[in-house]
Amino acid sequence: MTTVLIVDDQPMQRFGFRMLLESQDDLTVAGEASNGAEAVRLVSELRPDVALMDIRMPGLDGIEATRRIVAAGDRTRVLILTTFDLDEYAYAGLRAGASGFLVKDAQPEELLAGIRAVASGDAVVAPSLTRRLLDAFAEKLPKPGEPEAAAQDSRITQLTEREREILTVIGQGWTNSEIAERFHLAESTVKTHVGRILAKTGARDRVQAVILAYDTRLVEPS
Amino acid sequence: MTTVLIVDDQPMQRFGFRMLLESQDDLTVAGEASNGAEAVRLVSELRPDVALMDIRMPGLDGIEATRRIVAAGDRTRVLILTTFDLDEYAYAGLRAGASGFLVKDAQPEELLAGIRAVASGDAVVAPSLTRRLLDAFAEKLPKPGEPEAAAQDSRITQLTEREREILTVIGQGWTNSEIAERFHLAESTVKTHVGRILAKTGARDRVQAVILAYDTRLVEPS
DNA sequence: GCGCTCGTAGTACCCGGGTACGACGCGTGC
DNA sequence: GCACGCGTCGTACCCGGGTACTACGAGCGC
Repeated sequence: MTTVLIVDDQPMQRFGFRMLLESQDDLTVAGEASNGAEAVRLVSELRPDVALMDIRMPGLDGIEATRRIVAAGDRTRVLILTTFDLDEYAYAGLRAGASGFLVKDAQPEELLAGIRAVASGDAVVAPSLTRRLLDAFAEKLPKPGEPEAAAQDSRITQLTEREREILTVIGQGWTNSEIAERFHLAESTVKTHVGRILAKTGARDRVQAVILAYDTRLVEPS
Repeated sequence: MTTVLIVDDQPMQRFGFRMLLESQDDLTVAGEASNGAEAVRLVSELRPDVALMDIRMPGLDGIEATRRIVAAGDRTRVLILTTFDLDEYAYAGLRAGASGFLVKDAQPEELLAGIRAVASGDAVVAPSLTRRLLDAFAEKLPKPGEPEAAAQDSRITQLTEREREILTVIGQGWTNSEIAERFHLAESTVKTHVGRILAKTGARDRVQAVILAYDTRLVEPS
């Protein structure tokens, strides 16, 4: 049996949740809280499996309550609910350590599925927010970027401008064919450049060239 | 009407998907591909709304195919499917730019819902994977407080001790044979480790693994 | 005991990377 | 004029790296 604490400042909203949850055999409502402070207190007292947390509440809001609950190290998982899918709330909620983030206009089945998922240790995010998460991830991908300054290490300065440019993208993980394509060059030309870079810098292969690029700050860790 | 390209090397699997999709009024199968290369070709030719992409395929695998499809800038969204909910694949897939990631043993309704969500621009992730996604995402966010010690990036923490050890020396430019020699291992063993590291982290090759090692501060620029 | 992870090891195969050449056009400086 | 650096391109070749498999013992949890 999964126990749930309902946290919402609107009584009618709490009532709706309670009805929905109690209609399920495997879910039960451990209690209700109408603000963040009460939620924190009830979590430590009732130790529910899941806290269904509204964000907008008078006094201590849902984000801060989540932070405190998570910080307390309780086993209670927090599933945040909001009326709008504003991503700033999502970010804040995730930072606060929430296990999930759903919008209130979700289908009841989605909500129930979310509660069960969170209770079992999984996490859930509303589809409209998942997109943003993935985008944020994608930004971490090695992207074709423009060469930048820095590096007066002699191993670097002896390189020609073109060679430094190519070493920079090697340091960003580009393959020869990618370099060729994006620079509008033949792959053989790229190989020629790479070969000269290795010869001049003393790097054995492109892996060591990458290390050199980092060590000389030609590229910076992200 | 949402058009879907089915990509899977197993004919029976494709058949099953086709039956499921064709039973829906709003979905239609644009075509089928049995490997990654064919998938890339068919996407640019048929321009489906969604590509239902298996990961394990001979030749060009689903991850690389996804990477190319996304890189090509087609409007086609990629929904990755796998038999196991191995998160290493999830990472690689997400980093490749996929719009979703589901496990094959999901309920048909989940799969259909996933396809529709992806087609409409949202993203979906299997619940068992969402947890890790959130953890990883939370780590990327600017945290108030501690100066943030070294590598607790989830791409790193999911590695075993041995794998981190090997990634470290890869980040120092060692070749497989050097690693084998100095660690008293067979080169095949080293290759096995390297392969797992790449799969788990989503790095394409050892060059990107080196970059990852630097970015996560597993190794520091000298 | 059984399933699972982890570390180990092997074979076979393919491909990208690196090397070793040669070649050509374009500037710049002597 | 001519050498030289530089950027471009090509062919041919070899090898290290990566993939796709399979396999097995140790240790651990149920």
